[in-house]
Amino acid sequence: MTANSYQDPLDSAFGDEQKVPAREPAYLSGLNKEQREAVEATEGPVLVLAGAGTGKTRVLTTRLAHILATHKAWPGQILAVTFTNKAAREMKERIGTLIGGVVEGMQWLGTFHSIGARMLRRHAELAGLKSNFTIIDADDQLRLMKQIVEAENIDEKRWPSRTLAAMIDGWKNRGLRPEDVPDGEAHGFAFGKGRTLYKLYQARLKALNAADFGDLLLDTLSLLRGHPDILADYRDRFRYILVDEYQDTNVVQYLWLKLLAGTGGNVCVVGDDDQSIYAWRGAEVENILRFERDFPGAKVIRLERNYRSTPSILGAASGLIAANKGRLGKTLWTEGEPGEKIKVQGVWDAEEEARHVASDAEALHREGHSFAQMAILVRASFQMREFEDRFIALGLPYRVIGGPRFYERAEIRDAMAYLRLVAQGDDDLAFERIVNKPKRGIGDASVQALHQFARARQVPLLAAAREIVETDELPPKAKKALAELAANFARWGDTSRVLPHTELAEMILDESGYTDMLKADKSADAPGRLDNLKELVRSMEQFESLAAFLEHVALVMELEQNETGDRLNLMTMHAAKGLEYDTVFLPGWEEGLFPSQRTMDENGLAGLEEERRLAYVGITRAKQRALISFAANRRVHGSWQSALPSRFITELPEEHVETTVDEGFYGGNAGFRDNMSGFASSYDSPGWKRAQANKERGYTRARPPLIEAQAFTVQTSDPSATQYARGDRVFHQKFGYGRVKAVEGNKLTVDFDKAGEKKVIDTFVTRA
DNA sequence: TTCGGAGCCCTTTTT
DNA sequence: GGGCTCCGAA
Repeated sequence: MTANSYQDPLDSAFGDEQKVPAREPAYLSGLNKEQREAVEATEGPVLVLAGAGTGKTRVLTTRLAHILATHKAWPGQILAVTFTNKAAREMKERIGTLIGGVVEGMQWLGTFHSIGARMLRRHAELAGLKSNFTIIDADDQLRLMKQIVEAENIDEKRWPSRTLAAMIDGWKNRGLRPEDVPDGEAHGFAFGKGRTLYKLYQARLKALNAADFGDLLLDTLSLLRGHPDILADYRDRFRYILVDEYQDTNVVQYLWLKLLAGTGGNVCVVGDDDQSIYAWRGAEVENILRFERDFPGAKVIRLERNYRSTPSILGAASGLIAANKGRLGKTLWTEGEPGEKIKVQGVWDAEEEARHVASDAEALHREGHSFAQMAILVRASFQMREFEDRFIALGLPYRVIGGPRFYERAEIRDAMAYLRLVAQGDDDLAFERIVNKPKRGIGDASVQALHQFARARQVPLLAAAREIVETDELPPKAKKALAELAANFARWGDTSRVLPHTELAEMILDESGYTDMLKADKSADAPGRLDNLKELVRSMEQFESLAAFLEHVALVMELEQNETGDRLNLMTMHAAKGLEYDTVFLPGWEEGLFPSQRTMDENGLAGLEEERRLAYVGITRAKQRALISFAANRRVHGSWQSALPSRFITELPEEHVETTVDEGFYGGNAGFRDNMSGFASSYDSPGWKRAQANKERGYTRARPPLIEAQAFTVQTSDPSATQYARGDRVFHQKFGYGRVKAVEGNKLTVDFDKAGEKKVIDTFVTRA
């Protein structure tokens, strides 16, 4: 099919070969020895261990181009899997650039999930679904789970559906169907009901003609396992298999891949064990560690030459990651001048931190650096808020990458639910979502009655609505509203066959009363919501049909952003993987936040090591400079907490780090900081600090931190002894008076009279 | 049925 | 600080 219509763009793209005496295609030039080896080793299993910044993406795309250029396979015969849509998109674009023009027919290039969805749709009936099944997201998944938990009379308080959802996800990630779950685990939820609930959930999904993200992989795996003919067909089709970010594959993905590759397949996986940061999502670093055993005779190629970062940055990152055990071990190297040291800075609180990042960014910008080449990488998305506030206040252009997803906004999900229901009358989850939105007087009681009615007749809710309004089961008001809604959907369904989907969407939003509801809404964000809906309609334009649009949204969840222009980038470290910037800001390096307390509590040492890998990923995004900061105070769950600098800071090799103290600290004079590490002690005396505190007295701001006049330094190694001793009375600006309970370097454990026991840095207290 | 207020629990990271 | 649920009143 594809092969027939495929017009070989490569002949023209690589046609220049004749002019060059050496018969070497242009795309190979500029590759180093190892990279080239990875490109040319097309046959048999290959493992490419690609350290950060070693040209991994280039190797991957060149390899694909090479396979195409040498006519080893048609585009449709290559399976190329990535983790993110972003990576898939980028790969497509880069291959296009390499071979000139757009790549047509690479229909098996995509994320695990999108490829899984494609396979599943082809053979849906074998998995108990119809080919037009709905892909539900985490939100729908949770609501479904809640219904089941409720129906089973389980105490939601004690056994939250979130937990159940997480467990089921985990099982699916490990390739376990309900019957495969080990008894011990299956009984672990709600007094042994784990397996039953999992079964019930799957049954509900099938009844709804729906699949969740996990099913896209697990159902596909079961499909291939249960139907050797189908498997043989795919094996035959995929002449070459390529997997990016192999260290992030989970068990299902691994099994799926092994099945498709067979033992002697041409499978090439690329990854870096040091960048494995998705164990929490079921990823198994083990997969990459045992590749050679899984595919005997595999060729292993290491890419160790870093082309991205300065020696200082690379040195700092390497020093940090060396603290992890159980690595395959690589020695990255780079050439050139050492470059700027990594700057580490302590600030008072998150607001202060944002102020600094913004002013540093502006200063760099004045020196001629573009904002687009700067990124702020945070551990958790809630940290973004302070930065956004600051950037907005300053009018600094920025963009959030990966942030709160467009399609996850309530108004968008509502609109999508209407559209889903038009496309698929049996989408009960969508129906429930919008049945009373906008308010139509169809309350819980009516919906419950409708549910029973539907269940008794074994029909979807929308169909049941049409029938129930012919009876007297509902109060008149609800009956009338429901009748109107059902009539609307019938009409929209008819219209959808003749009207372009964008116009249909506008019509639905109008006639359902949804836009009117928002127009009548006086709250501050209502206008924004209306804009979002307009944006939604606009985004539909690029799709051929409503179905194509719905599929895209379900799998991609992101709105194609074309916010061009010179903007600062703001994202989580997870979202930053694979990206690079001249300047990288790494705020929030505090114990508890990064490394995350929760990860450490839940996964102990393994969790800590994953956090450390994340730190490694963060630092190695930087090409020229990295600025790490930590705040002494941060608001957690609404209350203020003091924090200690992250242990990762002390793990950075001293020779690559420059610790700075902020002048702005002492009097609000923003600007560049002096390197204080040599003479910080002159600012250390309690008397000096008290003097500063007095100077600041009377200065207030909207919320705590009480004062700004605090100075402290951070020891990047071996904190020197503090001037405080056990038993000393001390005063802390936020916690008040207390007595020192323990001393560890410059960190004090203080039993505060009012605030209780806290750990603080000595420079944050004064003698009382 | 809807709305408002009080209390509760939390929140990492993503396809 | 906020989002959610539960509860009582209109």
